[in-house]
Amino acid sequence: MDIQLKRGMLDVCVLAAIKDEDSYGYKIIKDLKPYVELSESTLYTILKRLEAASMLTTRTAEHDGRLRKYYHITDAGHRRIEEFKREWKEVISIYQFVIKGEEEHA
Amino acid sequence: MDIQLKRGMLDVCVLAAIKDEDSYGYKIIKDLKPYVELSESTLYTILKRLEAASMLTTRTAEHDGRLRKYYHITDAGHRRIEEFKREWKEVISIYQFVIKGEEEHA
DNA sequence: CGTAATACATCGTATCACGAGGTATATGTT
DNA sequence: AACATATACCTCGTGATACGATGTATTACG
Repeated sequence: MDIQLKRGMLDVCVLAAIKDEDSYGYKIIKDLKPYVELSESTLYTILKRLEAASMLTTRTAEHDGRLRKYYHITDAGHRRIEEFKREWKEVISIYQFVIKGEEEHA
Repeated sequence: MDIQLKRGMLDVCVLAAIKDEDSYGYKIIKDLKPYVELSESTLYTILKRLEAASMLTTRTAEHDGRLRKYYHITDAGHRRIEEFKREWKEVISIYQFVIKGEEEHA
């Protein structure tokens, strides 16, 4: 899938991945895999960005002798998802414009 | 609207704007305005990129004493739009993931 | 004993949208 | 005549950002 098309959805995808339950890097990647493929370097960049924007908080906990960094969504994070849903209406209208007059001879 | 969310749609929007009829920079911006706002610097960057990718060809013609540069979509350009339509299915599945479990308490 | 899986992180690069700035003509407006 | 606005083109620098490459360390499997 085109990289550019994913942009703008990735941040919200990560937020959605921790929406119902705190999660950690490795698990987020696996959970998102069926929908979007993203590399570790991309994920950690995004997580840092979201933390800086106060959309999530972090907590480190031990699991099987290894340290795991858990990410917890904030109210601002939830609001970001809501905002995305509002913006989606515009996205759809752009899509409609692009495919306008295409269906007939498809 | 979020800049990132527009990315990946802009190229295809410009192609869609010249899909049925050759057009020129100034007109493309005005035609797209109801759907996406994009600056001249952005448009000309995109047009250059699309020309380099052989998705459109150019032709300069005089109109009212002023020169206009007309853009004409190629077969590759049409195929790009078709590809976008296929990719859209993935976009929708990502969207579904993000809003999953949100409708109930909305 | 090596390889994969788990789990974290950083750095450099390439792509790209956009604001700021520049050029030039035609059409109002005062 | 002077000035503003609309039309029409273009370039350069900057900031945002996705990702490959790379590095560290532990656990599990064969």
